[in-house]
Amino acid sequence: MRLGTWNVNSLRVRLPHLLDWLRDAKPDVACLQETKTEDANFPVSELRAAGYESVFCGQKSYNGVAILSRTPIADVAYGIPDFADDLKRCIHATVNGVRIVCLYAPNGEAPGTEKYAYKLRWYEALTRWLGQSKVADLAVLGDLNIAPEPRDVHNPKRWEGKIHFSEPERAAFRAVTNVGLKDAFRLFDQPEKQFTWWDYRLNAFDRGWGLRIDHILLSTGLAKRCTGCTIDLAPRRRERPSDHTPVIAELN
DNA sequence: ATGGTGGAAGCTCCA
Repeated sequence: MRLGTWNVNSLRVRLPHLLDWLRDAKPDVACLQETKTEDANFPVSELRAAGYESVFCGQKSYNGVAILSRTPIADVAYGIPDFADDLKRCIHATVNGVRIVCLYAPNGEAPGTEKYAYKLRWYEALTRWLGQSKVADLAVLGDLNIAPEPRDVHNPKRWEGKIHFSEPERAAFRAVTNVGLKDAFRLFDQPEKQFTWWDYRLNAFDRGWGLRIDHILLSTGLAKRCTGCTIDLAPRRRERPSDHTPVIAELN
């Protein structure tokens, strides 16, 4: 079972890239973020023609998440329980016995801002929820907007204390994994300088100025079934790409 | 030079 996650930064613009990626990478389940699409406009039929069922939760202009699957999707739910939030950042559902949680974490703007406080509150609620979960086979995928360690940042000295790499955010990430979730990417030896997001500005992608902020977290049982986790750079190399590129984990 | 680019909406906000 192959699980993928990708912040597409507008599903309308990126639909051709998404269809090509589904054909080439062949994920069984794909979690999407920043669809920026109201539910009435979600491209259900195009994705069905490509072999995928969709569940989604979107809004105009901002945010929006979706789960695509080649096999039936059951027990769809929306949002973090007991965390009131109008923003569409969380959808969860069961596929082949695996509970899939698709997340678009708040960006946080900058430490000290109201959006940063909201990001930390959102993470507290997420950790509380996942910590109470009794689901054995749990996979949390998405744009978590945190680079957990210095090796996940192209220039950790420059980024220290900045948004995505401040210590409170790194602590929030550790709190999530401490409920019993493994960072799938770090289950394996990886090359250095592996990132999932590069700013559109200053030619950051070609310069390698990236961060690893998109993640796949697996419960203990699923981590034992995981045989690989890779970052797929092909979509980021295309014309008019998303600023993020997909991450894929393979489960046996 | 505290810069720059992109998406969506619509003459600005968000990332």
